[in-house]
Amino acid sequence: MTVRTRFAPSPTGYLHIGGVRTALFNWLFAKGQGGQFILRVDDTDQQRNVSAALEPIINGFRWLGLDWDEGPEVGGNCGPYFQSQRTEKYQAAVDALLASGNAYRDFAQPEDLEAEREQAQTAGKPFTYSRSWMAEDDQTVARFSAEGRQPVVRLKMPRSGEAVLQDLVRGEVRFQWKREQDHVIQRTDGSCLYHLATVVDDHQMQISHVIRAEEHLSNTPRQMFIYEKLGYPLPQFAHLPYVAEPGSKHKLSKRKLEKYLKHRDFAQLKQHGGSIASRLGLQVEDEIFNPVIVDFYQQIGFLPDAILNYLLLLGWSLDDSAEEFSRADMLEHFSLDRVNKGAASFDPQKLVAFQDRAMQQVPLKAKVALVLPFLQQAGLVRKPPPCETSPYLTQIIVAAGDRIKVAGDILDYDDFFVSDQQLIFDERTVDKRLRKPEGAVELLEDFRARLAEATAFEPEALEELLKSYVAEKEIKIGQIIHALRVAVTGKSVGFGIFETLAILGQERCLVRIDRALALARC
RNA sequence: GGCCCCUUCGUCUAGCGGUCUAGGACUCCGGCCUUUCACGCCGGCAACACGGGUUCGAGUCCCGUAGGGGUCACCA
Repeated sequence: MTVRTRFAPSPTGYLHIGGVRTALFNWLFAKGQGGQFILRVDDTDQQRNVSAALEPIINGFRWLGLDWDEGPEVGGNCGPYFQSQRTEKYQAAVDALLASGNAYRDFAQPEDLEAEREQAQTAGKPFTYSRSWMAEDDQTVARFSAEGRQPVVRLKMPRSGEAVLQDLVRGEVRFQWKREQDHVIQRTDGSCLYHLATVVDDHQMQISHVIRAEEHLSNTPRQMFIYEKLGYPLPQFAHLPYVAEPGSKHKLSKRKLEKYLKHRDFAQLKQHGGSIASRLGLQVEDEIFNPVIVDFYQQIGFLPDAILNYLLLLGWSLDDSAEEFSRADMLEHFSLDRVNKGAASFDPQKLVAFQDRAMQQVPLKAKVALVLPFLQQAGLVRKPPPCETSPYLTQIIVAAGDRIKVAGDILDYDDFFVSDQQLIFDERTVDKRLRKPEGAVELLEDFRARLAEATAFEPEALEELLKSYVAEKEIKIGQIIHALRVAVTGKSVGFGIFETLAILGQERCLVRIDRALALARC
């Protein structure tokens, strides 16, 4: 039997990081065994614009490289892959359930049920529907209809015995049928509900393993009932622990951003992203642009593999030490039996650590390519780039070393891309390094003359030049180097100063130093 | 509240009866390197929720307790 798994997002307008983890495990499980991964859109309850709300989700999957064998945009033999287009299939299932007596029309109004619930509560008993408005024959249907009531269709669930689930993550889980309710499977308006739809779809799409979040665990008995009564073979189930909030065990939710921002690490990541976004000129809504949503990472230049690697280890491990997994590694080693049972908190810092490490391993050429679109979006490099851009950028990336953690960090070094006249000097740094220190301006001016005479403008030659100057003047290197940095970059921090000078070149350095000197003097 | 699930350093985790004075990773704290900032290197702090069993022996098995979480819709 071929393994087929699925991820079934509802079109909400964004891809949640917890959803990605679930999708990743599904993808790995299927692809690791030569099976298929299916994407299906659960839009049984959507009035909104599905395609607009689906776009960010599809985009996220593509960006992360979680390719699907069947689903939106790629089609497949078990379509359509939108629940909203499968209504007649659900209707057929409802009819079958009705015909076999495993479901019934129910004419209870919401008030009726509410009254029963209240009654049960005051009596201190668990609620079980009385089935007072159950109609299993035409006469009863006619009678209730005459009262002006509208029916829903409910499952006629067993009221004794138990359901036994063999879960691939949890092991055996037992449920008492008497605790289950007669769930609605079809609304008054004829539309069907998730539980019915998901069973019908999973069966018709030949899903062999239903791997989903733990929140579905207690829903499973009713679905098992539907499988059984429809004569469908039961798939394997695996209920994953959910991804929890940073610093707590609550399920991670997109709606509690405010709360997460009180978490230092979360707030820090968000802020880092925000500063990149603003330099990119992005109009960011908090709702979408935050570390719970995948778009955030894409927009500031995270590496998809770093995110996947982090998520892989959130609830799964190979052994006592393996941390780094390439895609091939993941596909080779992933297994459900090493999935943990407890919820795992989302830790922004650890995600960042994976990103840092992954970024360090990106080859030079690839890193240049990674960073270029960010410079273009920020308006610092033309589209298409002039031909001198590539070698220039390459020099910068080399000089940057490990300083660029996410692609968008290149914008911290905009000083290499603005004209000498547009360079903005950080006032505080100018104060600290030029205006305040005794003789700093004179020293810089003096050294400027040496730079003007320099014949070789390479890092090594420049280092030699500066060191001999320092020796000659009997000063400490720090007395000149910081002044020099702020003069040519406008900033207090940056790459090694000799690389910086060499990249900018003699002419630009001199112009910038002159500007800095003028600024320091006024 | 009923039902279900979960419980090892702050966080992610290893551990499937003795090798555990509990290992790794991230964070944090020292120190080194150093022209800044990163990087790198060295070192350190830090956990088996509690109580009963079972056993020669329990982080590891069983039962309770406590705590945490999920779910109880004409949502998905």
